[in-house]
Amino acid sequence: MAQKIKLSTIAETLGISTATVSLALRDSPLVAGATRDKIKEQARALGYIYNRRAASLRTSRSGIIGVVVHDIMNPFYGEILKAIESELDRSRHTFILSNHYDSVEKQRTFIETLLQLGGDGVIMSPAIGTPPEDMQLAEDNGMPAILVARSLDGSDLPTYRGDDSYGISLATNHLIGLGHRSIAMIGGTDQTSTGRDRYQGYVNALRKAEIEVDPGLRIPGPRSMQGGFEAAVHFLSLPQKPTAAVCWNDLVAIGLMNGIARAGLVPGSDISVTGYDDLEEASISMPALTTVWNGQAEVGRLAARALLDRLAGSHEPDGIHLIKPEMRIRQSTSPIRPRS
Amino acid sequence: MAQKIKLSTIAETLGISTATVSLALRDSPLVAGATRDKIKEQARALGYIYNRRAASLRTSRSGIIGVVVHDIMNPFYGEILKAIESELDRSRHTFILSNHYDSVEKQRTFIETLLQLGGDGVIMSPAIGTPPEDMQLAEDNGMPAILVARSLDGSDLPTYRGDDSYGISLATNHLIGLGHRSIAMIGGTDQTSTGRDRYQGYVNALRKAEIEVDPGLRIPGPRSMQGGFEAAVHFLSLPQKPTAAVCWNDLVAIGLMNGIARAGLVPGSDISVTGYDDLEEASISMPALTTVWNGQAEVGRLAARALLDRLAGSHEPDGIHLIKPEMRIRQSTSPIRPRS
DNA sequence: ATCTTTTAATTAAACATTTTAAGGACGCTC
DNA sequence: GAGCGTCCTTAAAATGTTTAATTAAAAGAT
Repeated sequence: MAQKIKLSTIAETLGISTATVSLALRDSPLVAGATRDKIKEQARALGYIYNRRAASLRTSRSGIIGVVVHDIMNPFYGEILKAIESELDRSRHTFILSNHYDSVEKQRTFIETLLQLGGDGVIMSPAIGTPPEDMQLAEDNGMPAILVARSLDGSDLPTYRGDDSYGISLATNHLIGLGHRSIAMIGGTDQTSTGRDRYQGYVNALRKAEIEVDPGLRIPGPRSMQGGFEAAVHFLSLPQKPTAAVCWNDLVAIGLMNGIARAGLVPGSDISVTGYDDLEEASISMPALTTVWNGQAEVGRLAARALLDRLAGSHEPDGIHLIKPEMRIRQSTSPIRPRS
Repeated sequence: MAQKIKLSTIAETLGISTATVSLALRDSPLVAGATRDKIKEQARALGYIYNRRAASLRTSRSGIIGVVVHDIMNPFYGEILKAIESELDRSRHTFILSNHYDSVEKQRTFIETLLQLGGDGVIMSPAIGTPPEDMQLAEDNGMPAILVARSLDGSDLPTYRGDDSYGISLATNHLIGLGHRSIAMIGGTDQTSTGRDRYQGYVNALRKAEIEVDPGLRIPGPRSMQGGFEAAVHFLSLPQKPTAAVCWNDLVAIGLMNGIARAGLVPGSDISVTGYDDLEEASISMPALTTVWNGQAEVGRLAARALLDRLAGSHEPDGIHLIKPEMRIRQSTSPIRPRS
């Protein structure tokens, strides 16, 4: 490895002070155009590499933004991340990504690491059971935090997410409109704000249509394709013989449809199924999935913008910002057809 | 925000030197047990946050490892990343993740950023068309690089990936064994080493069975579910009326099966389809997908270990390390049944 | 010519840690 | 009580930037 090139190397070889070099490289108006060009040229020639940690030691700005979500492999978060990435890229910030898999411990470790690295800010979808103090840790040390996808009780940090209650009621109403009366709700948990909101949306829609809410029709479970697939058996053996299912998300819905098909029934005609999120997969599943667009990209984009604005000094309003979901009707739902 | 707590704050409040504090916090044998405990206690009480950038400025070790792949939303890379993450977690390294979306430009920017942050090393699946000099940039600046999933012509960096040629020939042979003679190959590109290897494996298997290789049966395309779905139309209208398809990966295979089903045929009996990678999705697709296990988790784990070993001083052998794929037979393939 | 203003470049301190060489205190031995 | 080793602690230098304050030089105004 060649000798380390630093500001002073450039300065010396040019017979000039390091201050000038520093200013020139950052296009400061304090240094003459000709000098600047000469310096930049020399930097390139020497293969100079800017040392951000030295700089950030001085400026206490690292250009690093942390992002933690439940699981980056989940396409739902994937779409949010993609939006955040493209927004941050534009402003020359580097982002550090982590899963917390709903472990409060892992999440705290991440926040600490980020603080140690001098992170400028953090965007997170808090783990189930996150104590508000953990978020305060970030704020207390001058690292602003923004929440996405999930809100956190007891915290008034700026939060961007879809209007889950409204979204699920859209799906439920759609099924009710098709004549379904026995509608199950598959997947998810009641331990997150999202979970409670979604269940509430389902309950509200049923009540409004004067359909009795049967707790036996709620099948909680993993929010994955696998989870939906495994729920199929339970679903098909329910004594209430539901004719439709509102699923937690598209993955669960696709898994459920596959499970239903595996059992010899035809999803979309024998059983109506709705998803949630409108992932790319939804439009090409078999049958194409009726689902609810939940604005992931929008959520990610807004959250990133909010953080950047905050870093730039303007103080965004705290509190929860809801994105309005929209219905996407495809072939996985159809008018009721009683199960024997 | 409270006053910043640093080593010297702890030292002062305890009437002691910063050097002792520094040593104590890192469990140096140079400081007495009692003093050490007292110092650690005080650090906790004050809410001290270790400043890694100051430390790394001195030590030139940041604890940061970069990882770049084509697309983290692709479950294939997702599984590799998961393995890398769990391996790095164990050794208290932070990892910075990025997609390059096969843009050499974006990839180079990432490497530069990583160098600026003082990254200790980088694991990458190089973008199509990566000039070997770009990798050299990392090595030249003392940042070791390891390749995963794809190899790079003209570079002898340590590389970990599956044996693609062998893997695809497994799948092709399986179909040939079921009596298929007209077998298409769907998805992918010839621009990566992986692409060329996979096509070669397919060609080799056909040749060995004395089946003529028909270039018309090769349908390249995006390596996504969408890509497979869209290829279905083209596939079904081929004049050669293929009875089976070897797909680039599971996503393409699932997309293709959905496309076939959409056209009214039954994947798995009318048309046999094989995938590649053995993603979680494969076992619960409809029908369950016959595929090739490609050892993603193993690849990720080995690559991470190799990097850590290298950082610890031991020099791993350069060159390509291949993981042997294995066949996973499920319901998407069956004995030939001629298409009308 | 001289004074003022503008422009350009420099000096030196600051950022928070690690580490090496050196110092001090203490107890032990002869 | 001098000498010596051990154990603990310290002072100071080093890491590579940024930036406020300053100086030097050039240009403009009178």
